[in-house]
Order: sequence, then C-alpha cells, then structure tokens
Amino acid sequence: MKSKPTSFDIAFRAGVSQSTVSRALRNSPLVNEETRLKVQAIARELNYKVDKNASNLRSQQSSTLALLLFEDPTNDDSLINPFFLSMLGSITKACSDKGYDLLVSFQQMNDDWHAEFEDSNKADGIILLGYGDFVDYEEKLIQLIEQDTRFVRWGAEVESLPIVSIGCDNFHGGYQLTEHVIMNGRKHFAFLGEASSHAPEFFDRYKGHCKALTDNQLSVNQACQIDAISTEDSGYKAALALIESGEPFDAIFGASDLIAIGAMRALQDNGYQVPEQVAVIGFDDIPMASFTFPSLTTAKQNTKLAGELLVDSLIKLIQGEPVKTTLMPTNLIVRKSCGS
Amino acid sequence: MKSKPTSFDIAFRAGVSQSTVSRALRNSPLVNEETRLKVQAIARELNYKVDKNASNLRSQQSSTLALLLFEDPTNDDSLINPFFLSMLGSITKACSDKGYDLLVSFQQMNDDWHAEFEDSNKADGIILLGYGDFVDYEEKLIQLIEQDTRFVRWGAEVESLPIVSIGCDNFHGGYQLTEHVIMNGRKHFAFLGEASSHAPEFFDRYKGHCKALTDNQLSVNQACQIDAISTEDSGYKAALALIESGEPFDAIFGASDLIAIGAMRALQDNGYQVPEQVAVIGFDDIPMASFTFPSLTTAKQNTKLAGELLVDSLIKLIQGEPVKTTLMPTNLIVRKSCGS
DNA sequence: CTGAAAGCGCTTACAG
DNA sequence: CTGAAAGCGCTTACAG
Repeated sequence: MKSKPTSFDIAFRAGVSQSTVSRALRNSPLVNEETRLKVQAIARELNYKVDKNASNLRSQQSSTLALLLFEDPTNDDSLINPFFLSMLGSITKACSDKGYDLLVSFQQMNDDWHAEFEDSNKADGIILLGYGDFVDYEEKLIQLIEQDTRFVRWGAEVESLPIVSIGCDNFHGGYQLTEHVIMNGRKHFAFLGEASSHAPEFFDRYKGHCKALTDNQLSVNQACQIDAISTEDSGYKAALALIESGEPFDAIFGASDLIAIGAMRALQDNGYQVPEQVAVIGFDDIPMASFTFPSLTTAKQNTKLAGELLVDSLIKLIQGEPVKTTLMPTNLIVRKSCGS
Repeated sequence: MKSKPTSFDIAFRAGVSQSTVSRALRNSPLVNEETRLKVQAIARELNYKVDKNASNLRSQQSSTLALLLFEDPTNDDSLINPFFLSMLGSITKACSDKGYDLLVSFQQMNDDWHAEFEDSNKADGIILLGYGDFVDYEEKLIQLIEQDTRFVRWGAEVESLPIVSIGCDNFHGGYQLTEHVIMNGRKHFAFLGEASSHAPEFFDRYKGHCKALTDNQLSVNQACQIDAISTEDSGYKAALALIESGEPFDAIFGASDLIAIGAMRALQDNGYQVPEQVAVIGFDDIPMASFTFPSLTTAKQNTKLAGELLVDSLIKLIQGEPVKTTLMPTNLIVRKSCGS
C-alpha cells in the first residue's frame, strides 16, 4: 500500500504553500481562480483526499451523525423490527443528502451507555431510535441532557424533559383506526400491546382507541387490553391469552403491525375467520403488511419524512438553531383485515 | 456546552504526565496498577472520552468500517431492497461485536465514486453491497484495486480480479429449487431475471436452473427467460410479458423474491391460480416471503452469517491476513407457492 | 491573494 | 514504570 499523499505533496507540486492548498481545496474565495484550478487538478491527479481525522481534529467538528438503534433485549436477536429498518434506510438517505456521514450502532438497552459517539468527537450529534422500557430509557435521556449531548429521538413527546422528539400522532392514528372499524359495525374491541408509561407510543394509541370507543357510545373492556411488545411472537401469545380469557371480541387492535400479524396467525390457528369473525388492525405499515392474508389495515407512519425530519432537526440543533418537537400525521391504510 | 476535558486535564488532576494518562487509559502494561486505577477513576469522574479524531490521526487507523450500499438507479428511490436491509442489520451487529464502528452510505452507481471513505482515513476498509449493472461496476472495482483500497464485496466470485467476494452458492440454489419443482411434476419453466454477465448472481441461478432441467431431461425454452431487475414492479412486468408471449409455462422461477412476488401478483391479476396452474419460486427469503399468498418457496440466503463473514473477512484483510472468497450454501425453504 | 506559524488532542519512540 | 518531546495532517488566525 503506497502512502497517501498529503497537502504538502500537492503544495510542492503546485509550487504554492500548504495553506493555499488547503484553501483551494475548500473553494475558499480567498484564493486566486487560476491557483485554485491548478491545485485541484493536481489533487485529482494524485487522487488526494483530505484526511478527515486531521481536518475534524483541527476544526472540531465531524460532519458525522450517529444513529443509535436500541432493541428490546427480550427480542430474539436475529431480527430487527422492520419498521426501524425502514427508518434506517430513510435516515441514511437524508444524511447523504445533507452531506453528513452516518455512523450506525445497535445497542442493547442494558449496555453501559454513555453517548460515546459525541463525547469522543466521532459524531456531531445523535439520533435515537427505539428503546425497551421507557422508564429505564428516561434515565439515560436525563444523562444525555446533563452532558449537553446534542440529540433528537424518534417517539412520543416527553413533556417533562427538554428533548426534541419527532414522532407520529399516535393518539389520532389510534382514534382513526378504531373509528373506521366501529363504522364497520364492530363493538367488542381488544387492544394488544402495553398501554402504560413504560411504552408511551403504544399508550397514546390506546388512549386514542379508547376515546373513539367512548365517543361512539361503546365501552372499554379493561380485560381486553393485553400487554405485548412489538414482535410477532408476542402478538401471537397475547391473542392466545385473549382467546383463553373467554372475553367476547369481534375486533383486535394490535399496537404495531408485528403484533397484529402475530395475532392474526393465532386467530387463524384457532379457527377464527379474519375479518369475518374478527377484524384486525395494526400500526406502522411495515412492508409485509400488504402481503399478509388478509392484508392488514393499519396506520402508516411515513418513514421517509420521519428520517428527513430527524436529520434536519439534529443538524439545526448542532448549528444552534431552535428546533421544536414535531408530531407527524399518520395515514389510515384500509386493506382487507378489517372487513371493508 | 462546557468544553470537553482532554488528557491534560486528567494528567493535571492525577498528578502524572499526559503520556501516562494515555497509557493508563489504554491499559498499557507499562503503567503501574495503582496509577492506572487512579487515572481511570478521574477519567470516569470527568466523563472523559478519548478524542477519536486525534487518536486516529496519530495512530493512522480508525477502527471504523464503511458500508457502501449501491442501489440500482432505475429503482424507485423510496424503497430499499429488503434483502439488503437485512444484510445491513447483520453487518451492523457483526461490527459492534468486533469493536468496529460502521459508517453507512447509500450510493448511486452513477455517482462519482472514489471510495472516499478509506482514502480520507475515515474507515479502515469498505464493504460493498449491491450494484446496478455488473459491467459498469467492474470498472469501479478495478479502480479500487489500483488504489489499494481494502474491501470485500457481497456477490458472486469475480474470477478475473483479485477480489474477496462473499456470496451464496447461487448455482446450487437455483439447481435445488428447480429440481424441487420438477419433482412436483412441472415441465415448462420460465425464468424472470437478467441472465447475463451484467448480473452474475442471477446468471448463476439461471445456470443452476438450466442444469437441473437438462439433468431431468427437460428442455430450456430460451423464449421464457425474460429480463427483470430485483423489484416487484419489474417482476410484475416481466410476468406480463411472459403471459403475452403466448409461450406455455407451468412454473416461474423469479431470480429474486421481489421478482417472484411481482410475478405472482401479475399471474393472479390475470386469472392464473398459484400454485395450481403455475408454481412460483423466488430467491433470498426476505421477511415478506412467508406472508405472501400463497407463501413463497425460495432459497434462503443466510444474512446473519453473511454479515459476519463480510466483517470478519474485511478485518482480516485490514490486518494483513490472507482471506479467501467464500461461497455459502443456500437453504431450500418449501412453502405453498410451488404446490407441495 | 499568499505564506509562515500555531495548534487541534492524541500516541509513541526515546531517554531515563 | 514515567516524562519530555515529536509529530500525525490538517485549518485558521496573523501578517504581509
């Protein structure tokens, strides 16, 4: 491996000083057009690239963002939630559009977790995606704030903390989905997913769901809210528990598509017809939602826009501009699983 | 934002020299146990983190790998091939297991493409995933070799170049799938996907497919090989073209799951029963393959193992150890779309 | 518009 | 085992 050329090599060949090379390569207006062109030509010829470690060290910024993806440690380690995978895709694209590099890391929530990336100057800021239990997570967030780390997160607004969150309007999404199914004549709903402060997004969906019920003179059956995390397996088990409970139901709201898909399978394995006997709805609109049988009615979270908003917000934060928590609307996607 | 502590701050507080701090933090055996503990305690207290830009600059290595994901520019820009998304997930995990950071970048093949990452010392090596047309891509690979860039790629072996490729045994996978469908009594196959040196992986699958046909005394109908790129849409159109061609067929081999899924939809939209009239098989085993109706018989590429192999191989390459091109076996996953 | 010089925060010979 | 010093390759005041 031949050693890489430095700005001094360029300077020598161009017959100018190294400072001028540095300026020319960054298109500084301070440098003469002719000089600039000559320097750039030589740089291209030698296949010279600025050493990012040196320039970052000197200028104290890295043009790099870090994405920390937390997975629920209880989840089987081979699979990543497809919703997060879509987010990852859109964040990656948004970063390259903005000229930032993206450092990606998977974390377990139980890891010793100190926002290494920003502290070690590898990234200018951090995007947080996912978490296990929100109550545990919140402590970490407080640490980040104390360390003055610049970060944005995907999720529901955290009213108690000065944090920039980008998320969907889970309440309204839950309301809209439920209302749609009510219009189709269903009366006895079950909700599969944790509905507590440990999972604020699910909780908001549940609150919207309940509001739609009471607005339509239907009652909420507490016994039909069964905890589940966002995996197919967990949805399957929750639906099984629902069936065994003996409670009557003609509609299931899965707090996420994965839960809904698992629930649908549990229903079918136990002889229930979907949607004839039981309507099923999910949340997220992951790619496979359109391929299930029957295809899944759900609330679409726009991952493309979400990725762009996360990246834009973080860059503004880094540049010291004010940034606000944003709530994006969801789209009701009507397919076959709810009987209309 | 309070300014970050440096190794000099630690040195001052610990009453030792900055060199000693540097050694202590990297657990150098040269430093006294007691000194080391004291230094580390102070570092923790001040929440000190080594500045990566400085240490990388000095030590000339970054403990960072770059993943370049190329997408077919003809593809709709909102979607990333789910197969690559799985690979991305497993590569990310493999990197963190090995203590490397991962820089992720999406590229368009038509971009000015110079392996910036390694040249600018941001990454020690590069993983290449995907490409548009192999013939164009090959030129880029030659450039990389000329620049002595350390990289590994996902894909079929390139015999003509000294490149480390990690890929699946596409030939055998294609053979096995085809043989399975032949055993179920199908005789007239169509192959949807480009089968030429522009797409070596698809070509290998096609060759395995053809070999299985001739080994079983069936003939290959050239008119039934129709080009398609790895998208649902392209598969849909290719199947339409097949239908319009008037050629007889009772089985379709989609060169990827996405193609097969598109083809299945085209068949169903045109009144064909899958698998009763036409058996359909795919390749990859992307997550949605098990959710299609009917569920898709396919050859599974083990993305978890693939990610680990890519990362391990690249790290060995960086460390100057010999690395060989590896072919991983595929797994035949029999589901409902092939009628057995 | 250009150059000489300082310095970003580390790691690593070198000397003791 | 420890410290003083050099230097990684840039960017950026400062002076002209």
